[in-house]
Amino acid sequence: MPVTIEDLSNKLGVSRSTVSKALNDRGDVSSQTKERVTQAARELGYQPSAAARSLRRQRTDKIGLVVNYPIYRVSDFLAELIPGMATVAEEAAYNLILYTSLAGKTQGIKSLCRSREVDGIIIAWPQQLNQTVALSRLMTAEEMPHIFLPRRLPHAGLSYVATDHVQGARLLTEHLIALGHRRIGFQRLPEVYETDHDRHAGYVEALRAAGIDYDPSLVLAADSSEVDYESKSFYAFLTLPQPPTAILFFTDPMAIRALSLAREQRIRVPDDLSVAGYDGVLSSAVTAPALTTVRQPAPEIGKLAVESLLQLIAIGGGEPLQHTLPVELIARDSTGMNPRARV
Amino acid sequence: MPVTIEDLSNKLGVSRSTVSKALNDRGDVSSQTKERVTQAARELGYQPSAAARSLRRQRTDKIGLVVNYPIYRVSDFLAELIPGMATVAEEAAYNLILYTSLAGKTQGIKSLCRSREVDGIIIAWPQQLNQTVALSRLMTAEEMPHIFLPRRLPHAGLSYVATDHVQGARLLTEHLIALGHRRIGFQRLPEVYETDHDRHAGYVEALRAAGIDYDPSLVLAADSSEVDYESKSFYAFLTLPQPPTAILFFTDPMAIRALSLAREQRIRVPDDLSVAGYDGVLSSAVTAPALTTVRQPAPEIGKLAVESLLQLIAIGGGEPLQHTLPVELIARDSTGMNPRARV
DNA sequence: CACGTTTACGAAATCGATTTCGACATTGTG
DNA sequence: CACAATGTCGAAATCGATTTCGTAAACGTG
Repeated sequence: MPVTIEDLSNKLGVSRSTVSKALNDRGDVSSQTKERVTQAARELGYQPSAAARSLRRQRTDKIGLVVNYPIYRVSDFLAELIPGMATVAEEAAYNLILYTSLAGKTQGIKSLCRSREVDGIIIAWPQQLNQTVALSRLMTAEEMPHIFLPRRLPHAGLSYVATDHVQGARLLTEHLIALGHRRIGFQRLPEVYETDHDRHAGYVEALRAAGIDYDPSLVLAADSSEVDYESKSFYAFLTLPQPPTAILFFTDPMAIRALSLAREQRIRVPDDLSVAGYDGVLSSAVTAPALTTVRQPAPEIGKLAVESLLQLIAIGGGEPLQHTLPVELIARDSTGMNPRARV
Repeated sequence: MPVTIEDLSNKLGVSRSTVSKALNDRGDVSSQTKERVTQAARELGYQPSAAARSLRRQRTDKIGLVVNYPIYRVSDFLAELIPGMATVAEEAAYNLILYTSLAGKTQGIKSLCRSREVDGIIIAWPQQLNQTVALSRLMTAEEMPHIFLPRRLPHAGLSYVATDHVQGARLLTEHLIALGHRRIGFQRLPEVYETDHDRHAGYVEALRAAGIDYDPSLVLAADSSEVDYESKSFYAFLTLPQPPTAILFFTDPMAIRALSLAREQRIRVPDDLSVAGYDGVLSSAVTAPALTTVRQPAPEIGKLAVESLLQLIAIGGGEPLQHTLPVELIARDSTGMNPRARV
């Protein structure tokens, strides 16, 4: 059995309250007693019970991270988010609890709030906008500070750390247009996620600015419910009556998969087909050919998300916190001149 | 304020004990009252306070994962461990708490044990064997179930989920020998980690079996305390009086870094130099050239680690649990015939 | 009908801290 | 010296659950 505050107070012949006040530097304690208590605590290796302290203080010093690993191969990006988050949290004496099976489960989030297991929640990759708003309302009602990741939410009152997905997709599309591409495939998601919506808007903007007609047949939805949807998704583009000369995939891992499928099919990238991803995960730099992508700065996003959440926890709600971090086009070798434009 | 058990009992006109017993299916409660309580709990959205429950039950339903992200670029492997762990844990109604700044800090681990924040601990990538043993003793003294990852520990009483690093290194070395290499560089770590020790033993075994003399000048230690130690480490091999024709790196990311350094130096892989990694992380499959490596099955290791830990928690100590999972040589394109042997 | 059993419930203790508030001792002041 | 101000400490309440144990009511049996 670990030593409790009672053991300490017995040994020292002082009351529990005095011990507590001495160790927490609160209330009136003479400097001598404080010294004695501190000394004895060190000797006995006393560590307050987290549960007892949480119960009394009504705070846990833990924050929850709700993620959805398997969805559309975003796991790399999520993985790169975590070390930064944990580091910042631990510097502030908080810990990170992972919740991987709560995504989309309103009831689960509600239980999490009510059980008061955490002092705040970071939600990465959630639902459609109306669901996000509903979720936020729910958490607000439970007085649970929370932050959404990593997209802007066109809705007052939501706190988020985001990047500009409109701009990201626009940068990629412009890059391809500059390389002479006119038929650019765009992979989107079956559900109306905000990220998806934003990127589609950026894609459309870039086309319009270049005077290229928007061809809806070039915009295909992935469907993660299918078996091996990555390859299905890739072939769907290739078997189009007029296939694209370049394809924008939703995430780097999707694009990377496309790279190896292309090799199997003896399609040369970028000579026959240009391929781009999104996120700028570490592995995108080492593929053959190296992947063109847009980088969302995962470590900074993670850091800022935790910092913001801690702020919300400290001031207890108040103004929503909205941060947008810059994205960066990383043009590498998987995109090249449009072969037809060359002729 | 969330609704408490007191609110529930007031509303129903029964005692708190009855409510608790009804909801936990414990003790004597008539089926009618149980029904009424359950019903009311649902309506009010009652969720027991985690802190109060933990305090009373003396368990938290959480397990701690202690990792050391930056060390020798093992972060990819760690990242691939996590989803499996979290999934298994959550299926058993446990959650995962991440501790990234505790590695090597005995005092920190002790505090973690004494605060009773978690019911068990998984330690991934720790210290030297004697430190590991000391750590284990400490945790045992605190009655804290724990598991080490991911190497065998030649010491009775330690629970671990491991792979056979001797065999892994032997497989790689044999593979290179079969390709005609005689001078094989081996990257080892400055500290005497068990993994390092085992792999070195496997390397030596394979050399001996092939009748190749062990040349200590081919065995170089990386030193993560240096700036950009990855490239330092790579060049150290190249600038040897008699440089190796093949190099075994300690992790895939190290080898991947070597791949791009080689490209910068116009050294062709595998024509001029063969390069191999270790771990078999996902990105090792997509590099140019694709990396030869030994795969440690991260998802299975993660799953098994949590399963074992839960077992230790359930039976409360008892026999140590020791599992060894198979490794697999994945020969890809970064290793090839020894250019000198060819001549 | 008397008496032992069973059933259903609640009062109170408990887990281990923190915090409030009152009591006592000490010191300072006129 | 009387009294107010100050400094230290501890008793007790509290946080929100779970669990033990006692009791009263309902039931069955000879």
